[in-house]
Amino acid sequence: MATERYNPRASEPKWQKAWAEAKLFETQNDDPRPKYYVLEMFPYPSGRIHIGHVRNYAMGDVVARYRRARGFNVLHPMGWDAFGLPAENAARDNKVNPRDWTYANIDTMKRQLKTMGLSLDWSREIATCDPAYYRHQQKLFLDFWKAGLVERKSAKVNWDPEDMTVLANEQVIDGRGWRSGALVEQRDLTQWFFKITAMSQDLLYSLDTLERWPDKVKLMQANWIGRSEGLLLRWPLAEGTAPAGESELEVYTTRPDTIFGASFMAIAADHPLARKAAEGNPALAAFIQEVKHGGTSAAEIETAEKKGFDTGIRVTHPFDPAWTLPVYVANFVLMDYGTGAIFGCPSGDQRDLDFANKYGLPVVPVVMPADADAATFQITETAFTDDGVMINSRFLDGMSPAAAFEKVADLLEQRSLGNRPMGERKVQFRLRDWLISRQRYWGCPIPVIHCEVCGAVPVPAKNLPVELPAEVSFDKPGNPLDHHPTWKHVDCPQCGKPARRDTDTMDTFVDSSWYFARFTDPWNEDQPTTLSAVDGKRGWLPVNQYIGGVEHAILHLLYSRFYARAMKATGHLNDAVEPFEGLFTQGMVVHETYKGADGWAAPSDVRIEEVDGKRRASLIADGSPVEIGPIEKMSKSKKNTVSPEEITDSYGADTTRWFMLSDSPPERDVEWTDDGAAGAHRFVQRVWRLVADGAEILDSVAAGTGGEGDALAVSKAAHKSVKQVGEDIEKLAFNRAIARLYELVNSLQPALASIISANADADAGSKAAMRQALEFLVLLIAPMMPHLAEECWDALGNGGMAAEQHWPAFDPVLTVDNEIVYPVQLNGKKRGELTISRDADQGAVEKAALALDAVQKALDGKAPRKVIVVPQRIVNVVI
RNA sequence: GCCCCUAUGGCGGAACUGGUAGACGCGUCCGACUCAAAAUCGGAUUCCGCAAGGAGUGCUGGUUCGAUUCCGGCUAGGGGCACCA
Repeated sequence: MATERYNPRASEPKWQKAWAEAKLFETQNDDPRPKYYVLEMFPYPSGRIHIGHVRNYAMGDVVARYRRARGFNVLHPMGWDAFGLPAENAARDNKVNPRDWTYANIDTMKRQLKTMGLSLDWSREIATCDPAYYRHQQKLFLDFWKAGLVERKSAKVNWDPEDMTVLANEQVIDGRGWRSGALVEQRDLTQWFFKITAMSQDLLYSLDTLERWPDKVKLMQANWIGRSEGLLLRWPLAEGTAPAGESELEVYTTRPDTIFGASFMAIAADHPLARKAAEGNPALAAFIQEVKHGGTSAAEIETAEKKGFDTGIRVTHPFDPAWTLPVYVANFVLMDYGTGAIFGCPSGDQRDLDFANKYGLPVVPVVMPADADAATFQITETAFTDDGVMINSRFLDGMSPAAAFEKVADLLEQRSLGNRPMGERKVQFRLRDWLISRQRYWGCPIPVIHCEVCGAVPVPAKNLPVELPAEVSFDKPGNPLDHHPTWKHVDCPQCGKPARRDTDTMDTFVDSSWYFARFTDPWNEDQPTTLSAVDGKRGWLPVNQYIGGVEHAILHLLYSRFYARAMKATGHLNDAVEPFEGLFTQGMVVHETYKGADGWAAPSDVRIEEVDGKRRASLIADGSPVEIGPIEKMSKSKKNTVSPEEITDSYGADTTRWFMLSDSPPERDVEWTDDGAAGAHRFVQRVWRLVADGAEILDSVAAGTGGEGDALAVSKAAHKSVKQVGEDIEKLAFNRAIARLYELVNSLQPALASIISANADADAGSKAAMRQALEFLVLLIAPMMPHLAEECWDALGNGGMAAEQHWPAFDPVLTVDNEIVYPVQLNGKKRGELTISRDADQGAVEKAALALDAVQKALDGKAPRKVIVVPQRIVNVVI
C-alpha cells in the first residue's frame, strides 16, 4: 500500500491552530472535575529556547496531557522569570532598554515554544517584570514586614565586585558569585533580609512530609538548614583578667562531654569581648585588624593559616574553680554562627589540636576507643573524634560521650551564673536569613521610603506599585536607580518632609518564590492571590507535579517553601504550606565537544566519519581535523549546542519531544545525537504508516476485542500496553513508556501485514481487534507526540480530536497470559523451560518440571533434595 | 575532611517486592527490493568456543535453593556541604 510520508511541517501548525481555536487548554477555576496542577520551572527570557527547555517542557506536557485524558481539570501555565542582570548587561552593551530587550526575547521564545505543541494555558501568562505582577510582590513584602518576617539590619554580607551587588549566602558557590563567577568579598552593609531562620525548624521537619520529592533534594536542603544540638555554656571570667563590665563568656558547643579536655577559649575577631580587650592593647588591636583585613574572599579563608592571639583574659572552669583557661582571638571563629566563641578541646577536634600544638596549649585525651588503655592513650598529631569511652574526666570517666553530654548539660542547667543558668540546651541552625537587597536596576523595587525623621517607612498601599523609571542610564558603574536624577526623591508618606526611596531592588529569586500561586488567578488586581483559587477543595495549591533542574535544589525550592509559609502567616494562603507536592528534577541535555585548531567547533560545523571503526571529525568548511572531546553539558562557551529550531524544522516537534523522552531515564542526563533524532523520526513515520495503512483497510470496521488466535494476541498486546504505558507515565518513567510503545508497534506491524495480505479473507475478529489496537496506540502516543496523534486519529475517522479523548480503559483479563513459561533451574542454573496452564497447582508444576528430559538426565534416577516452585515465576530443582 | 548517589553489551538503557540478565532504542554486520541510491522490510549482534558447553551485571567476601537486586569491605566516577564549634 502506498502511503504518503507524514509531513510534520504541514500537520503541526494545523493542529496547534485547531487546539487554540477550541481553547482546549484554557483552564477554568470553577470546573467541577478533580484538579491537577502541573508546572515546569518557568524560563528566564534569555533570547532563545534551548534544548534543555524542550526536555523540561516535554515532560511536563506528557503529564498534563495524560492527566487531562484521565479526566482531571489540569492547570498547565507558562510565564517568564523576567527580571535579572542579563537585561542590564544587554542594555549597557547594546544601548537598548532592558524592558524592550526582555519583551523582545519573550516574544521570540513564546513563538518558539508554540511550535513545540505544548498544551499550555497561555491566558494565564505572567511576566515578573510586569508592574501588574510586581505590585503584588511589593504588597507581599510590606505584609511580611508588618508580620515581623522582614528585617533591615547591618551584617557582613557577600559583595560581588563584578555585578556590583550583594548576594545571598545561597548564591555564593565556592566563594564566587553564582552569576558572575567573581570572587566574593565580605562587606558590612545595612540591607533587607527575609527572616527565613524563623522557620528553620519547620522547613527542616516538613521535609519528611514531602513523599514525592527526590531524597537527594531533601537531603541537600536538610544539610543546608544544618540543625545541630548542643549546649550554650557560660564561662565565668577569672577575677582580675576581665575587661570592665564583663563577667562571662558564652560559647556554643555540640560536645559538652569533652569539657574536661578544654584547654583554651577562642573568640571571633569582631566579638564584643575582643573589641574590649583590644582597648589599651595595641598588639591585640593590630592582630584583630589583620584578621579582619586579611583575605575576605572565601577562597582565601579556606587556605588561611589558623592563627590566634592571647587576650590576657582568663575563664574559670565550671567544675573546678582553681582551673583557669586562656581566651584567644582566633581567625577561624565566625561571629555569625553560635555565639562567636568556642571552647577548644584539642584531643577531640583536629583544628583545635593544630591550634593547641602551635601555641603550646595542653592536650588532654578525654575520649578513647573502647579497647584502648587509659593509662597509655595519647593524642599527639591526630584528634580522636569517634565514639568511645570517657577518660581523664573525673565523674564522667567510663561513660559514653552521649551519656556524658546529658550529665554535663543536666548539671550546668542546675547551676547559675549571674541570674542565668550556666548551661542551656540549644538547637542551632546553619541557615542564615535571606538577604534580598540588590543594588541593581532591573528588579522589583523595594517599596520603602527612608526619612531622616521617621526612619524606614512603607510605601502606602495606594501608591503601589512603585514602578521602575522607564528612562535609565547605564553609563556609570553601580546602581542606575541610585544615579537616576529624580526617581528617588520623594516626600515622606508619614511626615511629608523630603525623603528618599530605597534604591535597591529585590533578589530575582523573590519573583520566582510565589509565581506558582499567582498562576491560580492572575486576573486578581487587588490581591496577590484569590483564596478560593489557592485553598480548599477548588484551590489549585499545592502544585501536584513540579518539574525542573536540580540546580534549584536549594535556592529556589527553599525560598518557595519559605514563601508559602510567610504567605500563610499573612493571610495570602490558608491551607498549603508546602507549595510543591511532587517534585521531579530532570537531567541535562549533553553533547560531544569538538575542538579544532581555532578553538571549539559547533556540531553543525563538524562532519563525523567512520574510518577503520574509529570515529573521526573534521570541519565541514575546510576539512581540517577536529578532536572529539568529552560529552558535556551544552554550553555556549564550548559551542556543543544544538538548536531546537533546526531539529524541529527538519523533523518536527513530535520527533524532538519523542527523542528527548526516550532512552535515558528522565532524571539522568541525555546525550543528544543526530542518529538518535533520526531514529525517533523513523518511528514517527512507522506509526503513521501503520495507522494509515490500517485505516484504509479497516475503514468500515468497528473496534472490538479479539477472542482467539491472532486476534486475541493483538488485543492482549494492546490492552497490556494501555496498562503499562499508563503506569509508566504516572511514575514519570517516560523512557519505559516509550519502550512499551515500540514493542506494541513491533507486534502490530506484522499482524496488520497479514490482515492486509488476506484482505477479504481476513476474519472479522482480527480486523476489529486491530482497529481497537490502532485506536489505543494513537491515544497512548498522544501525550508525547500530540500532532502525530491528531493526524492518525483523523485518519481513523473517529471524529473529534485525540486531545479530547479519554485515556483508553484496559480489560484486566487481557493483560494476563493463560499459559506460563516457567524457567526450570537445576541448582540455580537454568536448564530448561516448562510451558503450563496458569491455573496449574504447585504439585502439577513440580511433576511436569521433574519430567523434563534435562532434569531426568541430571537426576539420573535419584530423588531431588528439594524442589522450589514459585507460582507464576520459576522452578528450581536442588540436587 | 564530612554527607550522599552511581557503576549492567560497542553506546543509551531494561529487569515488578530476591526468581529466565541484556526488553526497547542507537550503532554494526548479513540478506531482500532497486540499473543504482534513498526509503523500507527480514535476520544476526554480551564474551570465549566450530560445537557441546562455559563465563558474565566495577572488585572482593557473605546471606540464600536462587543475588544486577540484600549485608560487609574496597575501587572508580559524579554531586552536595565545608573554619558551622
